[in-house]
Amino acid sequence: MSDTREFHKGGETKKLIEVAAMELFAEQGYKGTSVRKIAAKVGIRESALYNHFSNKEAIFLAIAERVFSSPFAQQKTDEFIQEYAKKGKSFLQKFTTEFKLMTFDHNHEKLFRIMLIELMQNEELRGGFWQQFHESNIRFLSSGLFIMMQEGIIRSEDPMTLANVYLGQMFYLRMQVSLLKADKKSTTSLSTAFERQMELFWGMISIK
Amino acid sequence: MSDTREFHKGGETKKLIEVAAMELFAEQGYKGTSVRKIAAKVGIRESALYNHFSNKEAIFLAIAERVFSSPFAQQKTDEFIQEYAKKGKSFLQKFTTEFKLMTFDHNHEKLFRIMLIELMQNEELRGGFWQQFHESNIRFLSSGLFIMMQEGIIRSEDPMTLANVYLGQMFYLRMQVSLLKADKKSTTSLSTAFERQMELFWGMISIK
DNA sequence: ATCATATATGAACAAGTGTTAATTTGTACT
DNA sequence: AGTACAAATTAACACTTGTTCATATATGAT
Repeated sequence: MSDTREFHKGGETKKLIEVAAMELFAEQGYKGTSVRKIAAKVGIRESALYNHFSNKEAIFLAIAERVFSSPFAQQKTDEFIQEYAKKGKSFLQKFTTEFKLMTFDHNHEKLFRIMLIELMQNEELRGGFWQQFHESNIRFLSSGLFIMMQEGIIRSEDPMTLANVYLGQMFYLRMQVSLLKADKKSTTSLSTAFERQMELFWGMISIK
Repeated sequence: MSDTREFHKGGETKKLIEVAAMELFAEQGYKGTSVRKIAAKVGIRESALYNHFSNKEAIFLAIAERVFSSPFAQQKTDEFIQEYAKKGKSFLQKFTTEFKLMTFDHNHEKLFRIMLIELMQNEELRGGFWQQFHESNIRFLSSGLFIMMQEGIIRSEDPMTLANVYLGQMFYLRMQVSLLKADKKSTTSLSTAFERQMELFWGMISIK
């Protein structure tokens, strides 16, 4: 028979599987993505998948790991925060720029969608989101803001509440971008919103 | 055989189906919920479902409608906004209280979860969210804030940005509540956060 | 050239999917 | 009591699901 099967060595196929699976999970969720769909996207039969992953969940977990190993989980050292926070506005700017960069990154976009879809259905993912996104960012922001208060750069308020407020804004913006992209609509109107909200927030907390 | 089948007249069974389906959709999503699971929860066979709904999607749509016919889609009249906005803080308080009430309402909680799960997978739901949650609330908030600026009650900023900022905060709080509830954790720490963020926001925009 | 190994295929499986058809059973009206 | 009708059952369907097993084929080291 015309069996023109191609062979890939190393972890090449494994990578291709992850890429294909990520795309499908981001569009149809875990349950909506079958191993056959993944295999078809890679260009192999479903049975060949099992040479690289022990089962469907293992594929998902390999991708889920990346969700939080991305920029927004980066742990900043205390020294870094100390140094940067004293500069005041630059601190907020840096955070916002990084957040915006992530938001418009194609790869990260897919990971965000997977997270949103599975957040309510997958306890592990929920735990990861809480610790590695929420708490990590709140810690970063609140300690930075606390230092600014000590330095007399910004108004004295509860740093925790302030951090929550700002992270909430940013998250909602990020979600809006994903919603628009899902409908293949333009996101240009939102691209300046990050800066606008940052300026507004800064104008309200800073002491002139 | 012992066929102790029970009969329900009127739309009774139909209601039971919707209740059962809502619960399951909120836990496992659309694809994770089979018609057999729904039927089992109601206490009937799956074929009996088709006496009340033409197919699975029809059940989902019946529930999806409710997602946006809930409090947060309530259209407020311009007169109402005019009157309330002039009172300043009460306006924000009313919005926040309503939002918080919704957040802690059991029924609405399920609808919110369904929305979050399907938002990225269902275009119709996405459209509904955008128009009936996002745009509707932004319109309400921004026109209220605009009036306050005219009245000299609050600082002069872009009302649209301000509205986005506040809605974003509230949405993120609402999501946090759902995440905690999904893990059956306590939400008491968040119950005061609504007021705290409201006070903070007001303190920053108001002219003392 | 041989051979071990990694990687692919094809076929099959048991279980679950949404949906339909034929039939039985309860309820209300005459 | 008889009848019409709504609402339930049982059984079956075609299809998809995740996974496994035996088998075939390409690659690299010897």
